[in-house]
Amino acid sequence: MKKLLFDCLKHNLADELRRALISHWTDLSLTIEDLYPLLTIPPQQEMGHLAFGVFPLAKKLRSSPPVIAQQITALLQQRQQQSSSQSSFDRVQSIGPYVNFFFSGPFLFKTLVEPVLTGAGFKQKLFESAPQTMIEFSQPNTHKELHVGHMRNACLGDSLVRLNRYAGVPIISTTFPGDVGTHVAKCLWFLKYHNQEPIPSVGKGEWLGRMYSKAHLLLEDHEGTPEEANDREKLSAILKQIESRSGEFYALWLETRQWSIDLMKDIYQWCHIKFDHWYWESDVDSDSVKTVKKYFAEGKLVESEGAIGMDLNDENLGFCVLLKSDGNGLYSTKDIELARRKFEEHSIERSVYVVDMRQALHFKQVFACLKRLGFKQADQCFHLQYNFVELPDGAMSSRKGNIVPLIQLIHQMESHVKENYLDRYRSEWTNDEIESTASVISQGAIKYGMLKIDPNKKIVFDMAEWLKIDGDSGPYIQYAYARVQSILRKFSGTNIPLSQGDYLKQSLELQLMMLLGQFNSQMAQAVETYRPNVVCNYLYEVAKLFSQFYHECPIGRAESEGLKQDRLALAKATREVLKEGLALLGISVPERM
RNA sequence: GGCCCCGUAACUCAGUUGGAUAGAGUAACUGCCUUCUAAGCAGUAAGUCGCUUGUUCGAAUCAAGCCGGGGUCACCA
Repeated sequence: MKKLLFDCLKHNLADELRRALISHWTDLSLTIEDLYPLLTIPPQQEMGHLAFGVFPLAKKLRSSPPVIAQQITALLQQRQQQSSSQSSFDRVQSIGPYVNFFFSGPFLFKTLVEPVLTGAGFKQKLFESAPQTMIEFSQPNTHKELHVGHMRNACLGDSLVRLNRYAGVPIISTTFPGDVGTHVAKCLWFLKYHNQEPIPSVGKGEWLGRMYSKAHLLLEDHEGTPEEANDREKLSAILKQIESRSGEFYALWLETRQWSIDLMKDIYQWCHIKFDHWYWESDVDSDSVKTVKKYFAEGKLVESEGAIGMDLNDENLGFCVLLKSDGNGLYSTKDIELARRKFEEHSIERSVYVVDMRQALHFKQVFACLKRLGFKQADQCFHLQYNFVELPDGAMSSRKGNIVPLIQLIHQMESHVKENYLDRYRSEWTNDEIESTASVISQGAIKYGMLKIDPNKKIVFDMAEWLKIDGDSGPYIQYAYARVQSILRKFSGTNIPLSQGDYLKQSLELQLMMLLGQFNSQMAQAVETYRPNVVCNYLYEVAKLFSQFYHECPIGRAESEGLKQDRLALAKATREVLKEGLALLGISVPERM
């Protein structure tokens, strides 16, 4: 997907620069596309609002960068004085190899803040072409525990869906829960033959997950004992019943599967995650074997050591088994069939999978198979591999008994928020507002925590650390939003005269405008690199700068009514950016906190 | 052993199409609530960007090779 040159400030300046340059160096061929990426933001605002690094140009002109920078600066100053047409910048100066531009408050306001206030800036197309895309994320197993690790996947996927949609990419979101397989059989086996506990009336899904963990441990304990053969026989009988859709275990499967699904749906509802389409492993399972058999019959697959699959050794991907020697399929088998359905039933051109990094080879193999099977969409398949969520004492495991259930994190976060921050409002707020605010802030803390780390990096989950919601956190950004709301409630009672930014002159004010103007380019970068943490960093910067502005640029006590209105408008624009940006992370905002 | 990911302040991380003096947050210390919400702001202190070589005007960023940590390598998912 090719990015558009949507940054209006840069685009206009690049054009102005181009015209100036070719008027002086007449044999120079330059396009806006050449110059646009050379416009960057200086490390310090005192240097300028935008900088043009002249290195490539100096090379073309066979001169030293500082000399060229000086020449260009002089040229621009000259044109600024002579030309009847107004230049966009206020002032230009060269520092070393850079030509630095300063803009006026009203100009920045008009170009960067107004589009935010009217909402037009949020409706821009960010990419030239946008293929029909499916994003698959959240593939939890039924009958197992839903833990904090699943949250990372869900947050990443949901945010990518939102970001792509924002950028104008048509998206179908989908999930693929694993509702069949040996883990299910293990769980049902334990339930039937070993469980002593009564089935709880609420929280069945969580309870079922714990049963699975117990099953797993008991089976491990049986390994190498006479029980082992017996267990295996029973497990296989259970699997057979589920597969043939008959018998007591099929009935038990149906019942228990629903408990897990109810839990999943509760969690998705809590975090406002919706899927356009649900694929079930149980639905794809049997067809996947048929499909692969058909491919084999067509001569597209080969046999090796009794198994059927595709030889990918020439791509250094080994042999991808699609049918075991016993005739059963595997994970890859299902993914081939699933991909076929996505392509054919939803006209998918680009397919994204949010799955942890352990599956890297698996997806390379699947994509290679799809390509060789003739699916041209295979080139547009992408596996977003993210790293694990671990605990301070290492990976989560049933053996260690250190799994942090998602529900527990949610409950602890909500109680923590209420006890430490919201209880003080009990006398002023309704109970409903306390509860909903606690939920919104907890979501902010949890989702931001999951998203702010680069997907490639491990997250070490430490409950005590996560409950500290100050500094670089979701609630910090939500707090900035709530403060704007508070200001607006207080000061925007009367009808606001149309602000034009005439009074905005302070460094912080100009800096804030520049930062707000970067919204779309930041979002585009996040989409392009599949990294919602770009959004987190950006929003944190905005919130931080706003907090400084809040302390140093008073609104209620502004020196003039004009300044007050301009600052109100700036605060309002900040609010819009924070709200829109948080929404793209799947985080909502509280009216007060 | 092959392939993939990671290595930046005491800790957790930004910094990614090579650009100006490497930035935040935590923790520590010091200030700021009769003034728009202190879940905040200001300040102090903290660095061999894992190591080495290379590419170039310029490298935390790119390339190669090492070191350290994690993952993965056909009938598990």
